[in-house]
Amino acid sequence: MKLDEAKQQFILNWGVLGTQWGINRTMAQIHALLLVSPAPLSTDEIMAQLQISRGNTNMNVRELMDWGIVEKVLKPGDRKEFFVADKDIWKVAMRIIKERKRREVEPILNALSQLKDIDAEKGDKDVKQFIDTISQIQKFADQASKGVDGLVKMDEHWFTGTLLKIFK
Amino acid sequence: MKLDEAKQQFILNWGVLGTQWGINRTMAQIHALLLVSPAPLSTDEIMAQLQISRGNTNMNVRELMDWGIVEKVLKPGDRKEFFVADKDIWKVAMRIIKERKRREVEPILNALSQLKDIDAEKGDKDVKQFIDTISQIQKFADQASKGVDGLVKMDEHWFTGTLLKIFK
DNA sequence: ATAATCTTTCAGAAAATTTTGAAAGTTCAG
DNA sequence: CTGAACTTTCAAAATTTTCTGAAAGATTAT
Repeated sequence: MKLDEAKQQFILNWGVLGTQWGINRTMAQIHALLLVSPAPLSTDEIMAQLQISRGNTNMNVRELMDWGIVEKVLKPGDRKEFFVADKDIWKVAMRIIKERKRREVEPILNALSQLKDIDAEKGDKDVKQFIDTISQIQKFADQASKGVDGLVKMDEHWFTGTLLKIFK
Repeated sequence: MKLDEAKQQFILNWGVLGTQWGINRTMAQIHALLLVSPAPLSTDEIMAQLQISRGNTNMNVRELMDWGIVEKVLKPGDRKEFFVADKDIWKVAMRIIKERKRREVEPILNALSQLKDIDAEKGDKDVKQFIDTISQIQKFADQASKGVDGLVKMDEHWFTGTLLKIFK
């Protein structure tokens, strides 16, 4: 298989995975393209490679920068802007997890915590069960959150070398 | 706040969260409805509560059963089918994680492993960097996967009580 | 200042996803 | 067997999301 062919396949696959997880396909594809591009790419290069419009490119590159996994690079003597992706996958993954938690999970959890303040008029049992379900979700989210924060602190060696042995 | 109002809010929030994570809004809402319903619900009850069609209800309930987080319940002497959600959030979360891994992540990883077999024609450096990126992704996926398998084995107490202390 | 080059915005168009509802299918009591 | 009660399917419609491209906005060289 040729390198360019493999890159193309990688980009397509990354796009599919992104879509399934609620990420814009183009955003995922641009990220993939930058991940496998040794040198920073300009907007026009991204447009050409992925066959997408300037507007689409611009918006999704900005989004990737907002997420903190792509950076703008300026070359001296060139008016164009270039973009480069962080190649450290562990760092990228942690960043994505943290961002999704902050943007998508936390607002929901805040909303949930409002819901436990219920008039006890209705049958005790129903209210109790509802509050219990919400509480379980909060508890799980809290544990997962702490787990993730823990992960961020671990380095790769720690993770594979130690944690996995603890739990057999 | 009234109980029914709180349930409604919960359902809406769950739908939003689902959407953001690539889950059909209705599927998430049905799941939420069943989570906060003490007794099993019939198709008609779900349709009425969420104001959705029979077809939509049927398809999404089936999907939830495929995921293993909702079960069909038959009441003796009743032709209707009823549905109930597993209320153990930890179990549900583990199930969802395992299913998404199996359905969405693993196929991509399989595809990725095909991509490392590249003609070394092109400049060594480019090929090397590409293979390195793919390898990093595989490695991360592998670690995460093992981490999740580990999680599934932990019970809640273990998780909060021990793991979090290990990592301060 | 102004022209050239590049970036950003966003309304409308296109594409993808979701939903409906009616017809077909199934099951079971009588 | 027949029909009532319920479930399933899926083509077409509705909705949501994404994308385009041209105009407006920046920025810099001359």
